[in-house]
Amino acid sequence: MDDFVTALGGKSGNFQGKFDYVLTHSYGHILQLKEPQEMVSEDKKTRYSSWRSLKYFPWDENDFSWAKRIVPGRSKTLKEIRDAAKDCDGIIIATDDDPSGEGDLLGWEIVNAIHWKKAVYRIRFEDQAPKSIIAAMKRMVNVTNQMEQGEYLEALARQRFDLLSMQLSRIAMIYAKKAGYKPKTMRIGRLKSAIVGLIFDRNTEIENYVKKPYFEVKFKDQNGNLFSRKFDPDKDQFRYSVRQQAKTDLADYVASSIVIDEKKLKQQTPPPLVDLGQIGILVGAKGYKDKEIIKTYQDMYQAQIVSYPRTEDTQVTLEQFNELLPLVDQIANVIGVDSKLLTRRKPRAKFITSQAAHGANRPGVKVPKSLEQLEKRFGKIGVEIYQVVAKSYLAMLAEDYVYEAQKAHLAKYPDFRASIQLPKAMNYKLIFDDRDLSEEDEATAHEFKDMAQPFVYEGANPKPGKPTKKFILNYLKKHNIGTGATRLQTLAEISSGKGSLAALIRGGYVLNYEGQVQAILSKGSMIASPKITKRLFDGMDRVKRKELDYQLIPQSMQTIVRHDMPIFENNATSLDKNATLQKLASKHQTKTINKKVVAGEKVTGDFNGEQISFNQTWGGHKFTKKEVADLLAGKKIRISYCSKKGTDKIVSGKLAKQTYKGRSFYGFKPEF
DNA sequence: GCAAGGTC
Repeated sequence: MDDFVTALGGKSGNFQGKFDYVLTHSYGHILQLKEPQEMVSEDKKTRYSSWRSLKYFPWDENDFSWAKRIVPGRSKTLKEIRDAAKDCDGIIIATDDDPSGEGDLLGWEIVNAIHWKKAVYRIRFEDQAPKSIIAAMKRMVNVTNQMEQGEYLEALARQRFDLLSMQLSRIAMIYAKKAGYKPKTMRIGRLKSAIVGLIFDRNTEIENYVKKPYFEVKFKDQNGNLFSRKFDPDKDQFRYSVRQQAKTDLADYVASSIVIDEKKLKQQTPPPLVDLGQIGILVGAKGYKDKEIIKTYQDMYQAQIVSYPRTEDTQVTLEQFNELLPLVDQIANVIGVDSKLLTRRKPRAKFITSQAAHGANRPGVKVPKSLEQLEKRFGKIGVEIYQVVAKSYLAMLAEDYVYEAQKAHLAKYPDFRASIQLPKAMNYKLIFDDRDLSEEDEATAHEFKDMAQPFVYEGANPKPGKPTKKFILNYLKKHNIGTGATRLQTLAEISSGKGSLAALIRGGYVLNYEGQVQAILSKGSMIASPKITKRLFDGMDRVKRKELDYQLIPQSMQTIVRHDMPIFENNATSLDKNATLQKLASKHQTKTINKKVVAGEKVTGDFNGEQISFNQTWGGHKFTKKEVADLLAGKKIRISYCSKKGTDKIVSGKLAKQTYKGRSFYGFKPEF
């Protein structure tokens, strides 16, 4: 709103002699759809609250009133808008120009919630520069009839489509239970299922990987540069599965001199500015959790230390570029980058766009005094975030990375070739090294030597890589699922807290019991396919252009559900056959049993002069009255219990004060 | 119990 105050000349006033205005703001969604069972008539409540019977699916979208409720904590904002609009003749919904129509949706949600009956107008600004805001004001259109406004309808269609996808979680739960599995919950949706499916596929590939070593003659110079022949499995026969065969081959080769064929100087421009997903990758690599990163970035944005987090832009406008230009030396100084490297201070086409609402993630207009000051306010994680964002931005102002590409072959055996890249001038790479963002490792390069020696090289079919954060975010980016921010957000949601489906273990995501069950059930379904988002977006685009009735999009969820139900049903027969799930299932069962024990009956009594209570059951064994008395007396007792592996065992132990997750309690302490 | 979208 501050940008509007600046552009229009005050919080209220007159716009170019045309009309009086008063400014007020909103943020995010002020309203959200009610729960399914709250949006249907009384007689249908059973159907739409059920998690039990398949007969209730697919849902009929015509049964829904699509009523909304205020998001907890947002009623104050709604009241402020209602009060500000009281004496006005019209409301102008003003947001950036987002192709998904989300701004129209959240604007209309408010307008409808305050029962506004007068005119509604719409403006979309390209960026927050005063002249862009004025230009947007001049393009104002009357949109009073909301059901005629394509952008509103496409977003409404998306919202209803996504809500209806909820039913697939219930369907999956029913099939899981039928097959004898008891996940706490299922979380199936086009975003979460795409991620879960990707993790599942990668980990399955890793489990099924069988290393197949191969052996062939290669050459190596003293710098370790490898010379090898191009291998075509259909034609060539120099690659063997047995070392001895390659050794026999080796006898035919002697050392050879190296002939350099080509030396070419090449350049590489700095990489595009980082998005929030990439910030998540780089800061996450230092050991910080996605949720912390998102939260801290948001806090830093509000303090104007960094720009808007949830941007879809990968470039900046000329205005945004010029706004930061006078600050770059100061920024460089704070993060310890040599200002002398920042020699490209004129905008370069690669990084500049004529249209960007918020502009790519970059440092904000408030430059912190020092990293120490930044750490005081936002912690070490804030320092890491700022460094990544600032370095990515400053790299853009540095010269291209220059390297020499060399190609060579062996004088005696011209089929053996090698190519290397020799760095000549690091330039932007001295500020920001983008290697950390790519999947492949770049080998360090050394000059070719004069001679190369033959040897038996051992290779193998490549092992699939773990599903890392980098891998998942890059995949989602490639399929255009979510923005940098929502991708990171969803990944964070999937891997932590209540309802989590996976955990990040040693750099790779591993599905938990719930995640594994839902991945198996939804394998090959439409909802889990990354294509579903593409299809949804295409449909939304047609709604916006008035080529498609918006109601057909929510309706299409019926087709998806009809298509996916038999797939879930068939997949349920694979649950018992999945070895990983079987392992997780036995752990899950033990956990559930242990939980019940913890929540079980307590006994109380005097222990060392203190009135205490402790669990009467341990490891499935319920202490007898005598055992309880002995324990309270501090005596050692022997009991038979059920181990975590499910076998019966004997253990002795005493009553003792213990701690669990930082909380002390009294209970039976076994002596293993 | 279930989605995905948004965040002065």
